[in-house]
Amino acid sequence: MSTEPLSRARIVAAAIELIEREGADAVSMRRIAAELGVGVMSLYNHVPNKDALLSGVAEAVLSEIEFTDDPGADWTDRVRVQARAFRQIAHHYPRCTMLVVSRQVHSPAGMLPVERALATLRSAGFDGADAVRVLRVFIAFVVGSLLREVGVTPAFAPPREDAADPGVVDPALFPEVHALSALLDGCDHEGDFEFGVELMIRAIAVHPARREGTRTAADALGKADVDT
Amino acid sequence: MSTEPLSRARIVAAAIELIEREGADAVSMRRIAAELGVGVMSLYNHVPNKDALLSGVAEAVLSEIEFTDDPGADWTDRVRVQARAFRQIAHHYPRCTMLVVSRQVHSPAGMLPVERALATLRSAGFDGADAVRVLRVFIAFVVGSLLREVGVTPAFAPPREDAADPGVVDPALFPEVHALSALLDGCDHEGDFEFGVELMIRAIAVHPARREGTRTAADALGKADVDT
DNA sequence: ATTGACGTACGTACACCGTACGTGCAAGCT
DNA sequence: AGCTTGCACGTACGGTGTACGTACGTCAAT
Repeated sequence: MSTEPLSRARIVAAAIELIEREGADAVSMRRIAAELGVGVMSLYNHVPNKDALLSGVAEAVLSEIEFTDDPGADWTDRVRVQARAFRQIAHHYPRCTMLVVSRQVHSPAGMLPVERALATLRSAGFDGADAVRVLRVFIAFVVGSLLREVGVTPAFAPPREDAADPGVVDPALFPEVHALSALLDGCDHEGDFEFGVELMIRAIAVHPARREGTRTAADALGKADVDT
Repeated sequence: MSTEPLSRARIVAAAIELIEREGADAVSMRRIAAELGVGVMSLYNHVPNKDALLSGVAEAVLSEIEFTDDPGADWTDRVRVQARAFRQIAHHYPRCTMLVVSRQVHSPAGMLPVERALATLRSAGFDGADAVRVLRVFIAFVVGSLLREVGVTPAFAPPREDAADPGVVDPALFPEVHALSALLDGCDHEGDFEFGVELMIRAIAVHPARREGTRTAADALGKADVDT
């Protein structure tokens, strides 16, 4: 068949495809080798070990983010675009997403998003230190959201009627949970994410450390309101 | 030695201790059995399988959150307290935290925090639907923060002078990252978390869907400012 | 043209994993 | 007494990551 010379890229690609097809638990060196029609140990000529392979997967997925950053656009729109770009790859590689967020990435692939985000926050009026902190909060939100979104979706198939709902909550002990159980069970991930992004944008907009603002006295309010 | 009758609780406790001592990768049924001075298969009399054991670990850790919710306090303080309660257990069981956040918990242990949080958000002036959405955003932030905090701390020991910093970033390609590299490398987790909590609180405070506000015209501002 | 070094593919082997299955023992009930 | 039940345990099977040795290209220097 394909006498293609077997490269790290091919191995990583096979791993990604395997993960998306059968889940992260299905990944094993033997499985990937079989997928490529190749001996197990041949993989080790291109990849030092399994962990490095998975890092390669994370990096490859991350590097597929499409950043069409327009420095001239309103900073709120830039934030929206960048947040959605992250979510888009999570949708394209749902089973790989957990892998990406579980391992911190120290590579150029993970750096470009950071660069773009920092530039956006600077344009929103933050100085360096605050831009970094705001960025970290935003990343935390995005990562947490995606993790929930993919974590709740391990098996697309069943309507999930397992031992969760039968234990209908005791209204006396958990009145709020009981009253809102319909909302808590439902999952409009798209809507939840957009809601969160708008909330974060608003939080950034009213942050007291911003220099030039929406000039709606938001920063003045923030200053007066927030001081401990 | 201890002729203690071996129970699910003892097994879970041993697993937690093992994880904290040697990391999550060290957990194996054989290892835990050895730790307890017991045959491997004896464990299966109390735990159906390894995955259930890990769920037990997650639930046990989660149930140790200390919630001293004061319904009379200012809602902002209640939010602060609850957020810190989460972070506190993450500090007490750093290596278990990844496990807790990676698996969605459907158990009473995970429900009490939700109940408290919803009550707090209701007291902050949100109706049911918005309370749920705001809560999800907040949880996403907390989970993302803790994940970063523990993910960046797999091995406490080395000062981490691996292949990350030597590849000093190209100032031309990544000007912002280069300029702020000192800030990006440092990690004041405590400060970052508190910064994020305050940012989230401010975001909640100015949210247009709140009924009664801090009466600082924050909601009025929010309404005027945010409408697309 | 011969030799040697080198990189790649591969098979074998080892230690470890989760767990299905069968066996024996001790306690409690009839 | 007999019987049942439940727990501790050993063995065994199929799977895992990967260290190590081997065989076979290709290319450089002789």
